[in-house]
Amino acid sequence: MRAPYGLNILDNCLTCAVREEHLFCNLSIHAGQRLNEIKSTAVYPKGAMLFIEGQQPRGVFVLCAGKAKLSTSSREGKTIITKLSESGDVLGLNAVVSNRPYEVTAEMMEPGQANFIPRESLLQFLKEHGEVALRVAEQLSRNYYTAYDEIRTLGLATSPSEKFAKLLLSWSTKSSPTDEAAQFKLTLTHEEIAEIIGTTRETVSRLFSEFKKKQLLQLKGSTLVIRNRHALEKIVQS
Amino acid sequence: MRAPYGLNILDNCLTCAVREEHLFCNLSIHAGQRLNEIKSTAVYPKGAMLFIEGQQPRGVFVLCAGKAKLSTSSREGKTIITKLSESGDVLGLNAVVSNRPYEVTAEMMEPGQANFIPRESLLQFLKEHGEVALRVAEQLSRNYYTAYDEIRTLGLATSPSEKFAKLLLSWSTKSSPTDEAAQFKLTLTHEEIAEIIGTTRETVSRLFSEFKKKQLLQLKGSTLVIRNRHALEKIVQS
DNA sequence: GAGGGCTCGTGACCGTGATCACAAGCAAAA
DNA sequence: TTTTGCTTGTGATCACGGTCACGAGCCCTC
Repeated sequence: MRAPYGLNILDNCLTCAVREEHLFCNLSIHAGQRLNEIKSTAVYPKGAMLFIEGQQPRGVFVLCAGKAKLSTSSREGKTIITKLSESGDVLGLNAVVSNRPYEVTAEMMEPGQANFIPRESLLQFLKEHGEVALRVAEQLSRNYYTAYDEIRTLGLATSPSEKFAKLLLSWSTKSSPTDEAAQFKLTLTHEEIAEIIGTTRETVSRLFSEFKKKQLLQLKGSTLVIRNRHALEKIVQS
Repeated sequence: MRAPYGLNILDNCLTCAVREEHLFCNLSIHAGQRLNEIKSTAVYPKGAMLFIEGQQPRGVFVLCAGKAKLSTSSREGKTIITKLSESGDVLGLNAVVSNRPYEVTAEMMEPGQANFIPRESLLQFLKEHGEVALRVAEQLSRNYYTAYDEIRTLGLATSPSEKFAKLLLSWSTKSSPTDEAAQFKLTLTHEEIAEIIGTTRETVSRLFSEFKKKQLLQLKGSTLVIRNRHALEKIVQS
């Protein structure tokens, strides 16, 4: 089965092939079937907006393939990226549960696929399946912790270098949790990194230069190699 | 009935005398009774810590009387206040639901009273009463929105004056939603205000001077009068 | 009334990171 | 090939806000 944008359609990406700790995994058979009935699947090109900040919540999106970035902007055009979402993540849950406008914009960073569950159907489903409602509460709680971490980073970290080091470390632990010298593909532009740590593109460029010179990291094409994790951790220290 | 700290003990502050939209209001009779069985009430002096950032979650606190401030600190001692809680608020819910350490410190800003519900009892209660679990999800979602707003403030607002204006407006709309010239008691020190908007005490002092000079606000004793709400809104513009 | 412990106001200084500007690198399109 | 557009590197400038310092005001206790 071939979809647009050169992407294979995944047959049923609610079956949790990737990880098992996700929201709609390991449900009772009945609940799982019901969920399958109310979901619909679609494929998105790079740059597609799943939803936009301020829109009324239509429903949630369960990301099956591809990455998405969640961002929010001020009127003057300044943008911050609050989260990079990956396969398995549930997007728009907060807006749907509380019936408030989407608080972020979700944009596909590469071609991908997502299941859509309309708001009304989901709420009805949650009422029928109280055990899933508690799981939703747990998920919302996790979202909250992520947001809280963001607050700590933005509010407590003083210098851009501190935030940059923190970001690098979070990437390195994700790619290789144990390894001292982690390496991973760098898919973001300096501009995007700047929007994550709340600074300007130029500062990010300078940070790369500085960290290279200090032997903290190395760039091989688009692969970033952490050369001195310990020193990065010392920069963070919060 | 007289309690320590010159405070009258409220007989049952779960009965939602103040507002009705709170978490544990308008429950079924059965659920309400059950909740009464598992809660316990205590009185706290000014400065008392309900819980401290990093502690394992013992349970939630439902604030009945008095105000509390929620804050988080970095190792180097920098502190940010993330929320001012009032009567009716439920504190520690995220930590309890997700079984992670308390993410904030909750300190009483004035003498007060709170109901405590132990973690295990609450979770058991939520399992037995699925309809309340959904309400909890809604509450967590609200918490998330509050956190998100904080992120927007910290990440998007550029200058301290912008954040200060935003804070003043949030206070004025709370005290008198419609009025053009709102006024309210200012109970915080400059230091605390600085911790809310993420700047220094000196800057807050200077902001007060500046805003007074620009006729944006006025101080009558500890009462703050908004003199030009429109101008404040123009400063914010995000 | 004197003392101590807070808040608060304000001046002087200075470092950092935002801003502007421009050139170079690189990839896809024409 | 040239063109176009996006990304990256780096220098020069400069305003803003953090830091330090000090004194004044205020409240409570002794």
